[in-house]
Amino acid sequence: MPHADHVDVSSVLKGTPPAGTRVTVRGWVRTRRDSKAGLSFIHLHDGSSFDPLQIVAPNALPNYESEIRKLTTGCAVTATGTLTASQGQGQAVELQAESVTVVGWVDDPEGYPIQQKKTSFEYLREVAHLRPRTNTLGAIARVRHCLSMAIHRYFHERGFFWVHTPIVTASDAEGAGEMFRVSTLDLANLGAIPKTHDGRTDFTQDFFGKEAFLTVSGQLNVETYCLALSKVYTFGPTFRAENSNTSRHLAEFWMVEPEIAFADLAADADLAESFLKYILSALLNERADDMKFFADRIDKDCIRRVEAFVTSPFERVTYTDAIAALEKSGKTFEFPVRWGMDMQSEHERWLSEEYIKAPVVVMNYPKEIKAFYMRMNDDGKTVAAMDVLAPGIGEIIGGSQREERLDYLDRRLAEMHLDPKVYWWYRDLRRYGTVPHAGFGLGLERTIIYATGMGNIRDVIPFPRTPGQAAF
RNA sequence: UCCUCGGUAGCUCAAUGGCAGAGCAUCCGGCUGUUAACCGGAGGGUUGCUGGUUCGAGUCCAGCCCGAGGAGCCA
Repeated sequence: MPHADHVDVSSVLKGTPPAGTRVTVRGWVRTRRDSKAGLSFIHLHDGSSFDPLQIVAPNALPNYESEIRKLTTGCAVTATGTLTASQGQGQAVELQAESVTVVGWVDDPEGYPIQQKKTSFEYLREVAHLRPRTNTLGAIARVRHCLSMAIHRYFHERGFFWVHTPIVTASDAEGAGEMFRVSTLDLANLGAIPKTHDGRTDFTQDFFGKEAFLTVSGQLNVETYCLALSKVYTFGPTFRAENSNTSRHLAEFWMVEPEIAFADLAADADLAESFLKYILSALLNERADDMKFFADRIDKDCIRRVEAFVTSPFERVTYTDAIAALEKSGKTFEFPVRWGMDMQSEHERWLSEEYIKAPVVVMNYPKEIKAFYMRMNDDGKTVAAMDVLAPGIGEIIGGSQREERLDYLDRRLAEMHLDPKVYWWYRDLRRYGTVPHAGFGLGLERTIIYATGMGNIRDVIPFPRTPGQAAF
């Protein structure tokens, strides 16, 4: 009889190796049901797929009464036996066990946090070390991996280079939000912190000889490689020290930021559309099992929504036209609509959900509400910025064509009271072989929320960091 | 940070200011090629913390801690 050692549950469920093969599987018990016919049914998960493998353990096994009948949710076991077509409903294949070995017991079955019945996501956050054993968090982990790999694959196949931009940054420059300070000065011993003659903290004596922070964006750094390698992206963790307490914000989250040279805003929008459709198509293709679960238990519309997203062309509208449409909508908004305002979520939602009814790219925002590095349009009032708004979630991507003209950039720095000396290397890019270039940022966690219908961003990252919370 | 709601058994939740309850889980028994199995029984509580009002507080009051939803900020 053929014997394949240590087969993943996912392979078995896909029919590899075929029925009749003798295999060993390894994993954790999800449920155990005993039958008077002299059998126990064990649903075994190893995380490789959404569905478990059913192990049929006959009472002839030597450890049947002493161990198998005592298995509870969470026990780790290995089982060896022959794959057979299932006699029962609910699964095509099952393992007829000739041996079941307990690798690790649950020593406190009643107190084991992961139970078969519903538990709240709030509770599961308190046991983040065990929650990947649940259906939902396991599915999220696989979805997260699938999207991450699709991101790399999309760029790699198109000749983009992955640039490892730094996590620690001393350019207090990105302007994307409050930053976490990085320091080796001894905060626990305030008297030992070096001071300058006027009584301020002397950061020249800190580790980097200057103030340093956790990055809020790799964009400025990745632009330097863009102007050498043409097509680049950065993908990694970013940090915001904002005191945001919402279901859509994390202090530590993952962001993808491509940057393309010889490109304008239209090319940037094209890239964003092609990119989003690629990674979400990959999700539908590769994680159909998990997506079916999300549609069944979390958000019945999620598959339809993602399918519509990847097939419908993105609408494009200028900020000015969007404001005009909002003004003519006849709707009363909590925040009144006027040209020059930063759009509120209620406005973005109306645009994508009621007016366009599709993903929409809003372009050319007033310069007053956008960052210094965004390229000035010829009207002198707007900049070449774009946001991709998705029905049901709002802003999913923010991007822009960057200002490649040094005189324009310096004027913007002055307007925003920023010190050009701090940006010396960023300005150099405009002095030495400058070219039009553009890029955008996509939040990985928000993409997962959008695709799965999960209600809280803290449940789509393994170990969420939020104000007051950095357990695990 | 602001507004609103919440914190009771391992989990999900009840309980008019008057005996601390149910379902699931756990344990025991029954039944069954079972599928969130089913049926019967048992054990399981410092009601988030500190103070106050009251004959009496899970319930009312104050402060604090924690969580959720919404807002702002944004990805």
